[in-house]
Amino acid sequence: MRIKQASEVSGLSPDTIRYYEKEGILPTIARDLSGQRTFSKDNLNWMELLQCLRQTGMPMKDMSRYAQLVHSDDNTTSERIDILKSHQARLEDKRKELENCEALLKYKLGIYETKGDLH
Amino acid sequence: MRIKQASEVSGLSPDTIRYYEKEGILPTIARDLSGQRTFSKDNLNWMELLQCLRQTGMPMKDMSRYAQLVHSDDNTTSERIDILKSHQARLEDKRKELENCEALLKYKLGIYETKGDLH
DNA sequence: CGCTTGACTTGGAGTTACTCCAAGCTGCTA
DNA sequence: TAGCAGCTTGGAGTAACTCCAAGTCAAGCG
Repeated sequence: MRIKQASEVSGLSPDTIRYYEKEGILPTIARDLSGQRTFSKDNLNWMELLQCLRQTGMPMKDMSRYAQLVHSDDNTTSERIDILKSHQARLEDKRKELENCEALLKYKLGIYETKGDLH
Repeated sequence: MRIKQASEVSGLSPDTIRYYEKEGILPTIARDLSGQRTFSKDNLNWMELLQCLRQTGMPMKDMSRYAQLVHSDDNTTSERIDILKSHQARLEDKRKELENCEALLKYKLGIYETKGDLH
């Protein structure tokens, strides 16, 4: 599978994929005879995970570190768990912000629809 | 109220406050005799709304446009409603992404805790 | 009174995480 | 055999901050 299709499947843009490879968040992707990237099923699974994490705001540094741990041979389970759990906590915060904002929007829209003004 | 306290109340950093004023997302803030910004209750309300919108990913352009509408004298209610509603839709999408990611994290953590490996 | 401290001012450089672009190569189709 | 889509690279551009240097100002202390 080449970059365009991999991009469609994973949700990462071709530019982002190349960028992640350069930064070491993706492993070095195999190339065909003409030098074009060919993505394996394994690559795609990893990319889908990355897409999920970045869309919900995990910083590059953490993704980078997590990738490093996964690709190392040592037993790094506990640090990996730490990273994932800290992201879980971040999601919890985000959910709260989201709910606050939803409530505020609902309130403001209510006002606009009945009365007319109030920024 | 000066910038530091306004920052604590609103959740926007002093730098962000200055940046938003420069960009016109905040109105020109009043100054005291020595040139320091003094924030009114009205300023603070507006800043809290901005903080809420930006934390949930409304782009500057939309915040800018909304600010412009609020500070204009014309009746701009319908465009304001459009902006807020499109943000509501964005929040809906974000909620879904968040839930996907939460499920994935839960699954991965489950695996780490029982078996040990699988990125 | 002078001195220090802390909070502020400005303009501008630096950062993160992309995103876009130009110039050139490859492989299929008409 | 030319044309076109899709890829390659290095590098420039962007959004939205974030940090920094150099300087101002007001309050408090001895």
